[in-house]
Amino acid sequence: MGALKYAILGLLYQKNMTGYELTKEFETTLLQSWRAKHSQVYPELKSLTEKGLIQYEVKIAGNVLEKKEYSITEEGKNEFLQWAVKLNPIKPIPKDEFRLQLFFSSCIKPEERLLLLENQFTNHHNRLLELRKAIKKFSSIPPDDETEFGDYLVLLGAIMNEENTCKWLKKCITMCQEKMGIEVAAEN
Amino acid sequence: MGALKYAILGLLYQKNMTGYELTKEFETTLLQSWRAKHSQVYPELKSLTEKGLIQYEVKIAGNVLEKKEYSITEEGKNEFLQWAVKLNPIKPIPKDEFRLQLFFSSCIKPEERLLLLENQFTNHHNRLLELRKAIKKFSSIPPDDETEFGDYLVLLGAIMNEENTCKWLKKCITMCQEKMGIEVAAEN
DNA sequence: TTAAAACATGTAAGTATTGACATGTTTTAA
DNA sequence: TTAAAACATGTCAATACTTACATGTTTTAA
Repeated sequence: MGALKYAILGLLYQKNMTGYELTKEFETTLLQSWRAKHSQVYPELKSLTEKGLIQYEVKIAGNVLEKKEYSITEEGKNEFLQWAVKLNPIKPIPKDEFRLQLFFSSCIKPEERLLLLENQFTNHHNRLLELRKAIKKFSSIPPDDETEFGDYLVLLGAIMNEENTCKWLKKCITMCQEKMGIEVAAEN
Repeated sequence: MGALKYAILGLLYQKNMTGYELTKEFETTLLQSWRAKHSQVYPELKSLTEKGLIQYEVKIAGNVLEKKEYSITEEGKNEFLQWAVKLNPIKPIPKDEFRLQLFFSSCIKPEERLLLLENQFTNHHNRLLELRKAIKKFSSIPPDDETEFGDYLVLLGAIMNEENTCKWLKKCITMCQEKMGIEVAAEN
């Protein structure tokens, strides 16, 4: 997709960072929009350095440990800002193994379908609680010129998304139970 | 992710098909849960045949055109049904380039952020209208033992998802406009 | 003081996926 | 009749991504 490049440029646009710190951002703040493991981050940093979009300075931590502190170059800023305003078409609905399972669920017993749905509901509901906890760091809506504003909007979207997913799963569960009730009734 | 395998097995569990027909299913019925291009489908069919999970029969269409009609084997059915009932943990929130753009949007002008949001809203709203058109093929909720039931539940989820995305984007637009209104007011 | 956790940076092999290349047949509608 | 659209099957190169391998330092808490 090529967005990893812009995720890194964007983070370095905000603040100088090491590869380790960038990786941590992907595990925390950026979790709701983009992710990357350190094994993808380090090669990308190398490539962006070769392209002249970022640069680094070696810093010594403790006695010997070498850290590379990366910063964005003027060229990097230009490329990032160009991407930041670009109007893109929407992406196809993301692949989802659970939805695939549900699509084919007429092959399994109704009780097993119900188990699948209830398992998903529990997990999504737990994630919803986590996200609601996470948004508490904002005591009010941040000003629109602060970096926190984007963070807030994305987090809000993630919460609304989980709420909606829970609502859908509950609806599916209810529909399945009704169908199963009808069958049981028909047997009697 | 390895789910392509089960998508193909699932489709062949329902009905014998050629690679071309399978590819079309990914472009239509399976669009809301999984996708694959023909360049991925043909090699996967070859691999599944070698593993003994599916088999094919060559059919002649017209005068010379050779079609391979694939069917699922007993071994394939077993593997598919095992997957079909497996409880999986939920996947991380999918990567989304627009959300990444929004996350970093304090770097751009408020008017440009508004353009990004409005562009997304228009596109998602159009997709919503398409999905609502698609669900009309069901005059009522299909019985839970028909293949259409899974299709219905997934389509319902896709619609609710787009509705929610539109709601979130509208909310973001309103919040941005309010912030911009305050700034304009502060200038006077 | 010492062990575990966190910090720090890389590489390598394998899988998944996309987009382009490559080729030909059959059907449909102008 | 003829051109376009749909049918039909493949390969190849490049990118994206994950998991595991590989190694070492510094900090923290028991």
